[in-house]
Amino acid sequence: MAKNDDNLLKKIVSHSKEYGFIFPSSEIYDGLAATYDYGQNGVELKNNIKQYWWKAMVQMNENIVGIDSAIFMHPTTWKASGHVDAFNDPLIDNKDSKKRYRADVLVEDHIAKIEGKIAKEVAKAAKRFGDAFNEDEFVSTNGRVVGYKEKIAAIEKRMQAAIDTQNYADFKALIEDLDIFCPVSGSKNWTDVRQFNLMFSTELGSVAGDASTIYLRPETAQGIFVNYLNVQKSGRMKLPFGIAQIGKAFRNEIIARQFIFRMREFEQMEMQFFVKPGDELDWYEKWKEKRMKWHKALGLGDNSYRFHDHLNLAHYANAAADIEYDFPMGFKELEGIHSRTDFDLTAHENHSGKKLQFFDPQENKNYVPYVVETSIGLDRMFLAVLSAAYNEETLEDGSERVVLNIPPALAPTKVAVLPLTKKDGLPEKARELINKLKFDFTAQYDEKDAIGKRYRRQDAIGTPFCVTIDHQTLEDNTVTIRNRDSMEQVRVPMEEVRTTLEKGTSLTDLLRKN
RNA sequence: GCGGGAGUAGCUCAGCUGGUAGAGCGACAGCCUUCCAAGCUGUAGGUCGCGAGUUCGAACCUCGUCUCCCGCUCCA
Repeated sequence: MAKNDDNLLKKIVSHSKEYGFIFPSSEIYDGLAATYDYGQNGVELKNNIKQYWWKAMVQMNENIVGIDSAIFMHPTTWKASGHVDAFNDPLIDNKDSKKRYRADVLVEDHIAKIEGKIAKEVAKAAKRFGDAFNEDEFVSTNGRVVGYKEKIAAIEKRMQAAIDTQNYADFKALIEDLDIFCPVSGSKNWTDVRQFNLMFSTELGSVAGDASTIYLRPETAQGIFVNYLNVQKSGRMKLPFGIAQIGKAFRNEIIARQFIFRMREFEQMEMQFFVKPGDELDWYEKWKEKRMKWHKALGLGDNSYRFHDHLNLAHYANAAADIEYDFPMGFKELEGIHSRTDFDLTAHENHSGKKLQFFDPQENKNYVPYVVETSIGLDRMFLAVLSAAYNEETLEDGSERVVLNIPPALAPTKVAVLPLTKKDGLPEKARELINKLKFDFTAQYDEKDAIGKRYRRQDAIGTPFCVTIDHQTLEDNTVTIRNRDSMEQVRVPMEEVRTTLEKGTSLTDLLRKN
């Protein structure tokens, strides 16, 4: 299998467009940066991936239910979640090193240096005074230390003012006044400070000025958290239980690239699992294992996955890991499993003034549950399936074929029915079969061109089975079924086609492997 | 956002020192053949990414702009 091939991604992009999987969005207007549309085959594959996930999460677990929350949410949601602050980073570039920094981090680092100087003074004094040393007194009276402290206070005040009033010109001036230089280039040649808000905002209410700013959700998780009590009460759920959701999320990424890997509009499949505090790390391990199993059941290659444990944890987490997949660009995050503690629910309690607690009848007390989250990028999963499936094969006779070895349960079209010729009543016979199959299987009819060419066309979109109607069919009602991967054909009675398809494209079998 | 590269038919690409666009594959219709991209005939499809400028004349030169790719950067 071709891996880490620079051209592989390009080939997948071309193939996706040529065969109706993914088109650049608004292409007739030159497209829109990093925005893509799913075509006729892409939407089928995507829906099948969703279905596999949804069934594995919701249908197969009696304590997990699904919801579908709105993309618009009350603005306070994002204050509570921390997105308003954390997604609002003032950034600055050094023109010489081309390195980008968070402007506030540069200033914080500078402050840390001054604090280092204070610590040095304290250490020196401690040595001098010995046991009689009173640190508090020293710090509040020593002229040099007091000077440093005032300096820090002034810097912090000025930075805070710059952030609060969005005065980025002064932010830059502050960095220049402090003689902060780039640790890489050593130069003080800075660009202006710019604000990058990773949330898209829009106006709610049609009267300008009268409207309030609302955001497109940057993650689907919060829709689950704000509904946690609704679901718990109305579904009579008991801990531990989970809520699953599939939906679009939006992030105004500074750089969105690598095809559908990082888009500004993307789709997430998230499940928030609510557990008793203290149990969260056990569940975290369980979900890591369960999710990995879900991936490996697809058979894209066990070596294509790995865990990446986070060392630097986000503010809400006490454990976090990614499942990384070996994309054409290398190992990259596909799914995140996070132990989010009670951060979100507690934050929503504080901001809303509503209790979001669970009454534990065994312990006879109320508490805010802890949360273990699994969050997978649907578009990334799509790309993983597509890049694993894409194969260029050289056949025994030296000819080449491009085949998508998509797991049959996920394949956009399950079966193509092909009359060997378009005469002698074969097309009618083929239509007859397809009309029976189409209730349960996505099926295609094709009579154009030589049979070999039609097989290749189906290979290119990953159709696992081709049923061919030939002259013998008219005599004994048997057909041949051609397998996409082995290219082998077997002749079976027409009635057995359904059984073969059911077996060969079974989502149930996939779920059993979970 | 910075640096580098690139945009010509559905796809892959030609197109010389400027003279109003081609191939292969693919698509469509028909004939012939009939089990792994055979053959023949015909048809459709391009504001040369977009906009200005230079020129008698621009796919080609200049500037701007958009999009894509690679690297940096960022990534809940």
